[in-house]
Amino acid sequence: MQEKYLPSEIERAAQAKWTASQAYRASDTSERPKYYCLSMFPYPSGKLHMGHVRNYTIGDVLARYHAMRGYNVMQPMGWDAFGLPAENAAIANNVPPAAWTYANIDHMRTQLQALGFAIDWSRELATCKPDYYRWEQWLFTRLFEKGVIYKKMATVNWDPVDQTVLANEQVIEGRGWRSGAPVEKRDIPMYFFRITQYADELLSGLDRLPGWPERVKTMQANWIGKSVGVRFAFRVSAEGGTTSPSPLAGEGRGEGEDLLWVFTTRADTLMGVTFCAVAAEHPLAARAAESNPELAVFIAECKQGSVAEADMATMEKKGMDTGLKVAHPLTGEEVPVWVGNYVLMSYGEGAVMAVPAHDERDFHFAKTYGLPIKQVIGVEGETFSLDGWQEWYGDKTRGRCVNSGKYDGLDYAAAVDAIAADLKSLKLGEKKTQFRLRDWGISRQRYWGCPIPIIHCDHCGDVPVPADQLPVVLPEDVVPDGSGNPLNKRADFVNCTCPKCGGAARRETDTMDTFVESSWYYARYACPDFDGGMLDARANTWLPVDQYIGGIEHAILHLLYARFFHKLMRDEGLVSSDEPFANLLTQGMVVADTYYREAEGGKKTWFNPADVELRDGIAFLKSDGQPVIVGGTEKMSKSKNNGVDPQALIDQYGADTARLFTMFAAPPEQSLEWSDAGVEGAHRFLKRLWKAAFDHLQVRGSVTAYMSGDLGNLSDEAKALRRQLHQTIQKVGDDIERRKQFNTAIAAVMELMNALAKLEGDDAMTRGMRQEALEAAVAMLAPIVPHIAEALYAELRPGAALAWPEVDEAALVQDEIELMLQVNGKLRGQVRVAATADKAAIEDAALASEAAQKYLEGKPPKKVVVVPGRLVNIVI
RNA sequence: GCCGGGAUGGCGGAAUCGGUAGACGCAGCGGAUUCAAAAUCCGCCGCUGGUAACAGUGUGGGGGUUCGAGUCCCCCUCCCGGCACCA
Repeated sequence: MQEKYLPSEIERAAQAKWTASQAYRASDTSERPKYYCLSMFPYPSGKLHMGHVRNYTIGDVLARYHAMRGYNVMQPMGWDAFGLPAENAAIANNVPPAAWTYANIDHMRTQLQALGFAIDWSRELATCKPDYYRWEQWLFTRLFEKGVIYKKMATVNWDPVDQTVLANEQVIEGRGWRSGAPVEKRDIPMYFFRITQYADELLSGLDRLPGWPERVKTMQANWIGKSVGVRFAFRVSAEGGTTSPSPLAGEGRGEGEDLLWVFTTRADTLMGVTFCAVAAEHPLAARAAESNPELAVFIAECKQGSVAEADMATMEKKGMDTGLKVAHPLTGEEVPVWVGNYVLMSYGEGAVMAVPAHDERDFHFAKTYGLPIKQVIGVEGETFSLDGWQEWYGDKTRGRCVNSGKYDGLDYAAAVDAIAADLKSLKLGEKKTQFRLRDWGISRQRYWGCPIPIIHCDHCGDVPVPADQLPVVLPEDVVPDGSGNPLNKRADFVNCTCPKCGGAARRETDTMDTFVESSWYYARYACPDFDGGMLDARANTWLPVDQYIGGIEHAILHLLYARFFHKLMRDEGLVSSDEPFANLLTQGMVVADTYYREAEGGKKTWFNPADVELRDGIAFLKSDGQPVIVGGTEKMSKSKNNGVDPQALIDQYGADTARLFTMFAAPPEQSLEWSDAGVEGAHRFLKRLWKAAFDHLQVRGSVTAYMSGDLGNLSDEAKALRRQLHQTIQKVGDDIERRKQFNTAIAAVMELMNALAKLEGDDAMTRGMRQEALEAAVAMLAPIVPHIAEALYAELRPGAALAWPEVDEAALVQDEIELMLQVNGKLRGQVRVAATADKAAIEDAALASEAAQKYLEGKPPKKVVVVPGRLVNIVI
């Protein structure tokens, strides 16, 4: 055995061995129980960052642990290969996105292999390849025909200078990232997935996911946002005596010109309505603006700025009176209609009733614009005042109706019921379940994505591309220049014939949201080579995924879309399960400091932490020695350029050290602030482990008592160590399998190794004991540091396969245990009692102890609390 | 703004069901080894007072429940993630 720990050598050897034996090839036909362990696939941005290392090491630990426990494990890997960064790189470097992407994939694959992950590379896929997206296009055409996909107008960010649609990320403080021009909202036609049709199932399904973190389920439930309320209408005061069509016959907003529909969860406050507010895009607003130039200007102002909801919600609430009046549905009273920049056209009806007395936002709006405020809810002992908002105004659990005529005295539920019933009898409204969730718009005006398989024909309309003409292949030699969609300039792509009538037609040039590809890749891994359809029977062999691992930032969108897609595939008969991921581990973010410089016009250039050095608390760019601005600690990302390259770590210390450190530095669900310190310690531990095995093996020949079962002659010290060994085996298994807390598993093995180093003696029994402990320690570490474990196990047990150690219950037995002794809840000493002692015996022993006597001073205790196995608390 | 999460020594973190706060590691300090350094090994290490034994204090801030609170409840501050076109 080599005396020195040489990571590069043993890692190369171990990886060569695994590759040669196809050690991580998953069997589609095994009798053993399956364990499908999946980590979120990476976007091929260039090189791996620490977030990847963390994510894939967590997955690898679980995959390898389960393999050691006898499971047929599948751990696949692929590439989320379409996306905006490839187009940005193309603009910056004049390289086709395809070439850039494929080069990145090759480099990152090499990096993943150098980290020694137990990946079944035979299942590798890339979403930008036609043999993958072909089936996405096929499903699209199926769903389009079923009506699950439909077309409607939607609002996007428009850069008037670059003449292009901008992603929210490309809008910086209301301006286009490249042009710096103020961004406008623009309505364009888009294709939508009818995800709202599945809203109820997506919500109720959360209750059947015990293996998901509560926080993720809560976030999804809130996102779906089911609320029961009342949808009702105000009559728009007639300006020519038009009559209303049957108000409940239609659906959607603004049917007819004479009804203003709104939705509310607070129908109990309906008597307190003092105005209505509509979105700037609402038809009523447009109508009022025709004869009101000032209003038209205001509406145009509202169309400035980004469409991001976070921007909408944080901007100053502004409004303007339209001059229009509507009639209160119950009192007939005249109510003014305002345009509010805070009313979202995309949510509900694009219009809201305003009750300033009992809604905080309405309250402030009414105060700003001098609108009336009418109290209609009262709480006993509280006084309503117009001076300022108080929490109880909006509390529906405590209030009763006041100033509300016949509804006075009713509580929330009774008032909602009574008012809904009255609206219904007036045919002006009824109870309705509403979701916050909106349909999923998937059209993107971008080149580097999956083409939407639709052909536009002047005669036949939007025609889905027939299955035998799929895939619609994206040309890979295009270099975008940042303006418009380059596919529009490709006549060879655009011009086609209509599949229905055979006439000249135009191909759709929008591509799909990249979330579509990532919504079903987990299923395709079961059968990546199947060319007869989207999925074959192997999908049901492997699904659902037993363990899914990925960043917490995906808690809502990606995970909700993937759940939705699974149900779409189920309803197409492609999979038989209801949910894609049985267990979910959301790893915390790897965060790092950010550094930037700001050009005139607010454009920021971000610098990588590796290129920055700190002197006297000021950050300087290494290349030019000039200062940069410190931007705070944020998620490692391409856009903030604060990713730390793990390659240097691997080159210097080896993959095992990189893996050990990332698992040891923090528990997986917590965010991990990157720092170089600490890596050294992980490496030192591996060196000590190597040396301990080496020293032991120098005298291997004399190990006779090894696992003989006859442990009677062990010294007390050795017995205690053996107890610790088996406690450690128990703990590490529990930490990995149940708690998924790898940092404490590693700490426990470190403690064991520290104790083992102190164990004296070279007799046969002690050496046997040491052999047992070393084998177990190496095996327990194998999922985390597989290369060194492979090498050491081969020395400790030549020819044997790595096996997870079994707990010897007999080793865990203790005769005496130590309890802590508290006096008035403060630790004052210890008590030793027999492990079998009952409560009375423990109490007697505690009271008799020196420490207790000292504090009791001969007086009897007030109370004695005994927690067997833990403590005695004497209350004086 | 809304939804979700977090805050524990100089630092990363541990304390799994309300029961010894600070495991394990990093940094630091002292020592051994060495011509010297690196590496390695041994010891110390929350804060205050004390030579020490020990005492007090301490888990972002304020209040509460309990024999006992880092852990449960209420209020507050700050930080992070998501907010539908970043992935």
